[in-house]
This record gives sequence, structure tokens and C-alpha cells, in this order.
Amino acid sequence: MSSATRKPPDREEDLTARARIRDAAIDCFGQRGLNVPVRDIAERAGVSPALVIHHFGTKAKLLAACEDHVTRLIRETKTASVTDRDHRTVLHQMAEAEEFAPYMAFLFRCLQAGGDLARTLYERMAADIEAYLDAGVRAGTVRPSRDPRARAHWLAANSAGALLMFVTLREPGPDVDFRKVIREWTAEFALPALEVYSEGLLADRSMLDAYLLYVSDPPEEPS
Amino acid sequence: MSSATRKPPDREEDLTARARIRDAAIDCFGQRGLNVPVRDIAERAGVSPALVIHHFGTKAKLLAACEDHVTRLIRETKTASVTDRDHRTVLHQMAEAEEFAPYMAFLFRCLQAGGDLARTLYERMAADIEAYLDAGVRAGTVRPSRDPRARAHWLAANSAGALLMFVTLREPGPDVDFRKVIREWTAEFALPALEVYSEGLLADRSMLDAYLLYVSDPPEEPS
DNA sequence: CAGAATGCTGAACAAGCGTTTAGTCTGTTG
DNA sequence: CAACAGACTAAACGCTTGTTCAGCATTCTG
Repeated sequence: MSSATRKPPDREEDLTARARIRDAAIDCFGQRGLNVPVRDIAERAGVSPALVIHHFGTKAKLLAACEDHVTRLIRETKTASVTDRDHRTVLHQMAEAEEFAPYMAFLFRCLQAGGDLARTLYERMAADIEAYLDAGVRAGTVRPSRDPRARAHWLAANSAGALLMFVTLREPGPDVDFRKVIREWTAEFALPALEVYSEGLLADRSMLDAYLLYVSDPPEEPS
Repeated sequence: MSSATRKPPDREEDLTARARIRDAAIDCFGQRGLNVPVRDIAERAGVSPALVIHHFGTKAKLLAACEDHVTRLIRETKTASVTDRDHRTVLHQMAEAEEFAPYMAFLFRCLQAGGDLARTLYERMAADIEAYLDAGVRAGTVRPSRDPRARAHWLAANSAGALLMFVTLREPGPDVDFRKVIREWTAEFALPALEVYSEGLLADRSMLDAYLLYVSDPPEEPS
């Protein structure tokens, strides 16, 4: 008993105030954006604003700590759901899991705010999509592309950006329930997305051919 | 001569300080976002911050005045380019015209910031796209959809959102040259977009059919 | 037990922001 | 010419925000 009480609570790494602040920050950042005041984060964690700075030094460092934590959490459970049935981003896939919604909301806000983490996130999304599409091409479920990397980047920008647009346009306050957003999103746009992705949008290839003729160094046909 | 000098300069509505402030605000908002300080706008217009408030009462009202002015300018010249050859948004189409780039940048920032004007802008984009696609369907260049309105909204969210993502991810400072952005965008993504829109992304319709089977009230086939 | 270290707080500081105030200058009007 | 109205400004106010400071407990250490 004496040995149990003696050891500092640093080890368990959770339940400590530092962890409470970090979790509160992740929630606040995710729901209200990265410019949420430090005071609000402190209030949510049930501590004083000064303690937040005491533990993390700076709001920017707090944000970095949140990034680290979320990134680690995601990476640990990511491998399970990578090879799944649709091309949606990891962000989409995990957002519906009750437990991960706050983390997804946080990452989404990072993407929205730009900066280095946003670029990293975007690049990883694009890489994931490219890998997944490549697997699909080899399996015969996805059409080959003249420029697979560009296609993956275009799809990444479209997926993430459209979701960004969707959230930005919501009226009621800046508070966001990410699961609800994803649910509404799929309810509204699953059909047109599948339609265009399955059947295309244009009736013929004239515009594509015109473009291929126009570019100086046309990529070869994927046959 | 005396009658010419007597009339106040309010009539010509330009060259007056009020107009200079408005134009400076449009430029600043467009290049640096809607949260640019009033002081910076004033500096750019060559006046004191107090004069900005003196003329417009409030930063919010200044923004509203900018919205009004840009909206009117766009509406006046919009009819010319509505029926054009690709499905891109009005935003895309006009952004390449040297003269309109600042206004496009401003509207883009409004879209980015959310709020009522963003919703209006988005709805108008979606309506434009829907009308254009409908014309294409009747002309036989665009495939019909099971839900044309949803498809138009999806394309609007994708176009605007992807551009939003593209701008957000740019490293160097928040200053944005909108024409350059559009040029880079098309250089990078014209091919994959045309590819997917012309040939589709998925090799077969199995996912679409699965979805159509899944929804309780499946929309009818467009034949 | 003295003392150092750690967790934590209330209060204040400093900077950036939108806005107000009081007043100056200029040109027009009676 | 006196009076006034409008354009315009310097300075300051009030607010929010990130951060610092000085001090209070509590707990560990020698």
C-alpha cells in the first residue's frame, strides 16, 4: 500500500490535470476552432488559465501537444481500417465511431486553420487515397488514371474541401457535432457522389480529348 | 463652370475618400481575410482609422458595403459569361479576368468566413451549376442524374471547397493572388477532374447499385 | 523538522482590436 | 464676416486575449 501511494501519478499519464487540460483543449479546439480562448479551455478542464500555461508554456505548445496526442492515438488504431470498402478519407471513416469523433473534429479544425499540420494531414490523406485507389486498380474495381498521383490529390482536395465548405456553411453557432455533420453529409451527397464516380458526369470524352490535345506533353492513355 | 464646381462630389461616387476606403477594404479583405484590422484598411486607403468608422459606422457595415458593391458589379457583368463551355463556377470563370480578380478574392473570403453571404453565394453557385448542367443534359453533353439538385450541390461544395482547401494549404503568408491560385489549380487538377468527369472513377456500378438497393426510397433510373 | 519542489490560483500586465471623443481644418451659406 | 456643416485626425477608451507574477498549499527529500 505504501509503495502504491508513494509513486507519483505521472506514470499513468491520465486523470492528471495536465491530461485533463489536454483533453479539454482537444474538445474545445474541435468544436469551436483553434482560436478558442485559453480561458475557455481552462474552464472546461476545471482549472485556472494560469495552470494551462504552467503546464504547456504557451497556447501554441498546447496545440502541438494536442496534435501529438491525437496523431499518436490515430496512428495506433489506423491500421485496422485502412483497407476498407470505399475511397473515403480516413477522416470520414473514423468520424462515425463514437469514441473518435472529438479527435476527428480536432484534426478537421487543424486542416481548416492551415499551417504545417494541415499540409501534413492533407498529404497523408492524398497518399492514403492514392494507395487505396492503386489497390482498387489492381483489383479491377477502380479505373486506371493517366496521372494517379494528381487524381488522388484532386480527390483529397475535393473530399476535405467539400466537408470544410459544408461545416463552414452551417448556421447555428460555431459548435460542431462532427458525427452529425458526417451523417448529414452522406445523407445528402452519397447518391450524387456515387453516381458521378460510377457513371461519370460528361456524356462523351470530347472535353477530355480536347484537353489532352491541348497540353504540350500529353500523358499516355491508360489503355 | 460655376455650376460644375458647385455640385458636391457625392454624385460621381468615385475618387471620393469613401470610395477609396471601400476599395481598399475589398482589396485587404480579399488578400488577407475578413479579420484584417480596420487600421490596415485605413492605412491602405491613406486615411485615419477613425474616418473609416466615420463613413461606415462599423466594420461590419463596411463589410456589408463591400458585399453590396461587389455583388452589384458582378451582377452587372454576369450575364455575359453565364452560358459558357465548362461547368466551373462563376467564381472560377471570372477570376482569370485581370480586373475582377480582387472582387473574386473578396467573395472567396466571404465564402471562407461563412455567415449569410457565404450561404447566399453557395446557393447561387449551386443554382448556376444546376441550370448549366440541365442545359447540358438537354443538349446531350451531360449525363442525366437521379437527383439533379443534389448533384449540383455536391459539385458546388466540391468546387468551392477544394479551392478553399487549396488556398488554406499555401505556405507563404496569408496574402493571396487569386489569379495565380486559379492558374496553379487548373494546371494541377484539370486532367484528373476531366478524367473522372468523363470516364468515371469506379470500374463498375456495384457500389452505386448497392446504395440504390440500400436506400428505402430509391430514386428512379434516369434511363 | 527545515526546506525545496511541485501543483495551483487570483490578479495583473501588455498587446491588438473596434470604437468613441474632442477637436481642427476647410469650404459653404446667410 | 460670423456661423455652421462636413471631412478628417490624434488620442484615448474598453474589451478580449495570451501571458506573467507573486503567493499559497501540499508533498517529497535530506
